[in-house]
Amino acid sequence: MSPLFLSNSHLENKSKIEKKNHGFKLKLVKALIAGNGMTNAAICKHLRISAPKTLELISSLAQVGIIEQNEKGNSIGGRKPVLNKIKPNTFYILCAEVELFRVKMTLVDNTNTFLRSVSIPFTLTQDWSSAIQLVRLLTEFMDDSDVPEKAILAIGISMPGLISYKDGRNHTYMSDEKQLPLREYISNQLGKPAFIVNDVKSAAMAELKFGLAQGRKDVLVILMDWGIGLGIIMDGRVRNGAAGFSGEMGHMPFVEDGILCYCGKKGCLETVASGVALANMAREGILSGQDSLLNTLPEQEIENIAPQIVINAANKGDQYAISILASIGERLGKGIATLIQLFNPELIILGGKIAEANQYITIPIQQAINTYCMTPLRDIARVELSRLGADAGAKGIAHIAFEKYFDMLLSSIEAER
Amino acid sequence: MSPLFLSNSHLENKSKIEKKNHGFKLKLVKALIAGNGMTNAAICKHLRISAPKTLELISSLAQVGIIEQNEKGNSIGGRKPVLNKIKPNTFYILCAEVELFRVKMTLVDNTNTFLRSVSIPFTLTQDWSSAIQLVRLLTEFMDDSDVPEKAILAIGISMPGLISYKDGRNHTYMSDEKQLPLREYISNQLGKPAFIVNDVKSAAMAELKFGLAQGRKDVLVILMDWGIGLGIIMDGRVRNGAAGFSGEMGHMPFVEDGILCYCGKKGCLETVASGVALANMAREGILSGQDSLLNTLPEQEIENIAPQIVINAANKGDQYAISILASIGERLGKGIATLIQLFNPELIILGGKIAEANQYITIPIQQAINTYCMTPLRDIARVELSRLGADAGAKGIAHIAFEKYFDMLLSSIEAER
DNA sequence: TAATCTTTTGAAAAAAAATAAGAAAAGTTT
DNA sequence: AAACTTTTCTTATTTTTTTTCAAAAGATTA
Repeated sequence: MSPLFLSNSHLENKSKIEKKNHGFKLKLVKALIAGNGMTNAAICKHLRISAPKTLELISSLAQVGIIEQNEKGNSIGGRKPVLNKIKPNTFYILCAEVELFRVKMTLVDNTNTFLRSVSIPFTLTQDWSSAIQLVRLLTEFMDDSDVPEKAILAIGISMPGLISYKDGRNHTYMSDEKQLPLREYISNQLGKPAFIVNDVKSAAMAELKFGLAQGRKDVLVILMDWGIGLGIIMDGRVRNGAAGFSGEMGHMPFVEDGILCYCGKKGCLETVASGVALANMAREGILSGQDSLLNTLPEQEIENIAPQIVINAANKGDQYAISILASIGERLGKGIATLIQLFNPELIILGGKIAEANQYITIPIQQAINTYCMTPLRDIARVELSRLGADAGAKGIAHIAFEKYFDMLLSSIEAER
Repeated sequence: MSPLFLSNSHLENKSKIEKKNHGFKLKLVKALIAGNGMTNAAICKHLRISAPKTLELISSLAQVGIIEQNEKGNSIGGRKPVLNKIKPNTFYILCAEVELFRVKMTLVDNTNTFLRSVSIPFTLTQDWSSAIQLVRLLTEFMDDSDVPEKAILAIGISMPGLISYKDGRNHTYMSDEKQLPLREYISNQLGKPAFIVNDVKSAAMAELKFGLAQGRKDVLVILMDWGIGLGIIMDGRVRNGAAGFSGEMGHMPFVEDGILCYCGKKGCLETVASGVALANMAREGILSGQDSLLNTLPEQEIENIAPQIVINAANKGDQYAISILASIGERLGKGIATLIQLFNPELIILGGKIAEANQYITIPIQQAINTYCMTPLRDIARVELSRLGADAGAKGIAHIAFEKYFDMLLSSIEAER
């Protein structure tokens, strides 16, 4: 029952004031979810509304039963203010993190608590087949969740690829011009609004909201796994570019006449600085008989060598592993130097599996930055390793989905008048 | 008299409502200057204010005598709305475009009309001496202008260099740590608020406001003269980065072990793709006896060869000139390809003197973009030559200065309450 | 421990602003 | 010329914001 009150449908022939009030309530709920609790005064400031009006809105939300006022906020030396929070388990987002070889689905509530989380093997294909598969998995997951279906407001999906901001088409994976846009397809099939975000952009949002980028304005988030991705935060927001394709750092031209990249171009940064490049270098080194711990690997593993293995070897002191990590780091650092020159960030956050190589990768990166950046720009830009754990993905997605869900409702109110 | 009413000083012990009203008036004047006239309805929408309130504000501004209502706006089939405009010659900005070897000073009024404009030889130095010189020129220019001094609201200055957004220090030119920040110094000396902007960012603002970027959200503005500069427009605004140093494209690492750049690093893009690089290539070509029209130049001009000369030769069909323009274009295009991958712009505007080489430079650029960009990104990004004339600089500066001036007043009201 | 500040809450009266509704104005279209 | 649009401009009504105060709840100080 309670989530229903969010819907705009009952506003059809209501007065402008009722619509405005409904808008305020939506904004308030949105802010309470995003801020995880706000004092009266904070709400006044945020909605640019007077105290009596704020109290009216809060009491009306309290009547619907979705607000609790158990806690007190911090004071600067006086009576402690009441903290208004949305009750736990009131609203949910179904989050799906789609990776190349698995899907992680999580049900997150409005207090960022995880209700249920599963990780399922899955193959992300370029054609439409994996879209159908994904819908099947999502439907099953939703059906198995013993949560009132109405309380699941929306579905948030993160995945790699060039995802069109406008219509939620992925131009790289699950791509089929003849089909409906992916977002619309998923939304139709599951009967809920769906939002699809690029995986790095959602990681950037997680950093901005829960991680090192909190309160910062100009931050770059770099994810290094098999490929390299970049999430751009400028002036305090994740920036998408004209179509939503911003941050394709992995495929910026880097090596003159380099190796052919899977994207069809030659010499992309990703061909020489990524998990794939690291694995290739390790494999070549082993085959050419380098003196290294890696040589003790069984033949099977040499074929399918993963970045993690090289990192482990480096941590055991293996010189060859350290040296190839260093050269990957130096190239990546040169790429990052380019970014610093262009974006003038105050902070660069490194995440992803390769980042776990820690100083074996950060020191060469920092060295390259020092070499290739102008001093005033370099002095401002700090490089740090992400401190977010495994649950950051779902949290980031949930945050984006809540935000987009309320923005959607709000803009439909705007459009009505 | 009239500009005085803008000042916040008389608000000291006024009620909240009077402050709010004053804020509305400031916002209204700002919008009227920026929009060069607005209808009643447009003001309502822009200030999120009701019609009666809007009329009240307008009539109060009309009483001060700074508003005129002579024109009518466009209608979509009914009574034409009244256009509210700030009267011409009510407010002025003193604009200075500081270049390496001259200063252009212009007095611009609130309707973007130029009152007076002079161009004076000048040498922009890295040390403080040219700051003193600039203040002298500005003072003279202001004294010679027969405009009520009070009506000159602020001084807007564009110049090359790394200009700190926070305190208006230029870290490249007129740079002296022991002095006050440049902005403060000029402001103190001339007794007016001063705003200092990087030249490319002001060009980007001009494109956004008066040029090809109008109504666009994600645009890159590239200025090619002796050096290369980049102005970044993302989500509809010029973005400055953390310190104001964004867009240092000319010094992104480009050539492995390249020539030493004046910035101290090796192989910057600017060393192989800029007016300086063009001139160097032309000079070397001549000295190595290339078959070219350029060989007919007098020895004196060969030493100080300017990009324009190469462009002229190309326009006469000179193959060598065309070929070096092409190689400059190809490198620049590769750099632009990197930008496209990162920013996902819908439009790239080329300006500056080298852009006058027209298709001799644009075709190689486009070719490089096609070679080095992923298809979905390339398909979105159009490349066009700037169509703004010589007066765009001052207009861009004036626009920024008006905006910053009113923002300054508005934020001081905010701070008071 | 008591007294004194601070800050927040909550309520109520006064002031201001927004909404709504309608008449008049000034065009366009038919 | 009539019908229709769209905007302006009033005015009455409703809503919201200010403003003021007293009370509450905690922090600080004596």
